[in-house]
Amino acid sequence: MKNFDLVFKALADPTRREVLRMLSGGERTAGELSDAFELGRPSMSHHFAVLKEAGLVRSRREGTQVYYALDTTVLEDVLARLWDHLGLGEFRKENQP
Amino acid sequence: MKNFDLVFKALADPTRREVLRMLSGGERTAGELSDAFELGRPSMSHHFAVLKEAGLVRSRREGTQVYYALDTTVLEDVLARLWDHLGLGEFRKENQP
DNA sequence: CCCGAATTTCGACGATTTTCGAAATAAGCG
DNA sequence: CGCTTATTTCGAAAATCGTCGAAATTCGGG
Repeated sequence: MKNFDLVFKALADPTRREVLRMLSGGERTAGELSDAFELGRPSMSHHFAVLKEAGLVRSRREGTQVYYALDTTVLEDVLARLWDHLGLGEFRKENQP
Repeated sequence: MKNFDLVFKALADPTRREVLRMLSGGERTAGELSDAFELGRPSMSHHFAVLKEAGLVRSRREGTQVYYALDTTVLEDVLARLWDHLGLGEFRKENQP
């Protein structure tokens, strides 16, 4: 699978993993996310793009600002697949409400 | 945790992930692993070193050849932690919003 | 239609990574 | 000790990545 590559590339950077972690608490604007790091806006925007291309986040525009949100489906799929792929026992995610 | 970075860096390369996959079937010699790729031995040796530094594989020498084996403990830990860290569905415990 | 705010795109630069060939190490064997 | 096999270490080129400042885009409001 092609996304496989993009996802692991995306996860390779600590800043991007931290962004994902922040997004796990709910959606945030690009500005909010950027303010949490000591990086310029262009750099952060680049990270957002990488995460988005990997399918790990989605974005939505509201007025002048852009909201980013975690998209867990790809991550769940990739991690579960890796887990299984490597033959590491059962991978259970109890998705039952 | 420091290993976190090393593990994700290690997983970022497709060749290294494929090596891990091969090792999921049991230990292999450096030569056997190298023969499965169109890369020079030095390149493969470098990949082995990266995997080893990340704690994903261990090695053992037998005569002139070196056997590599998957070490699942770190991977299990890191993936489970990531899963949990990102607040995805619960990995091993019950749900409570 | 112009202005200000939020965000992204562009172009470039330094740092890291991947790869290779050549040389070095390690181990068994006669 | 020399010889062969298996693997790693050592530079060094080439590709990729992360970062930045400047400029461009998008949007809402006067």
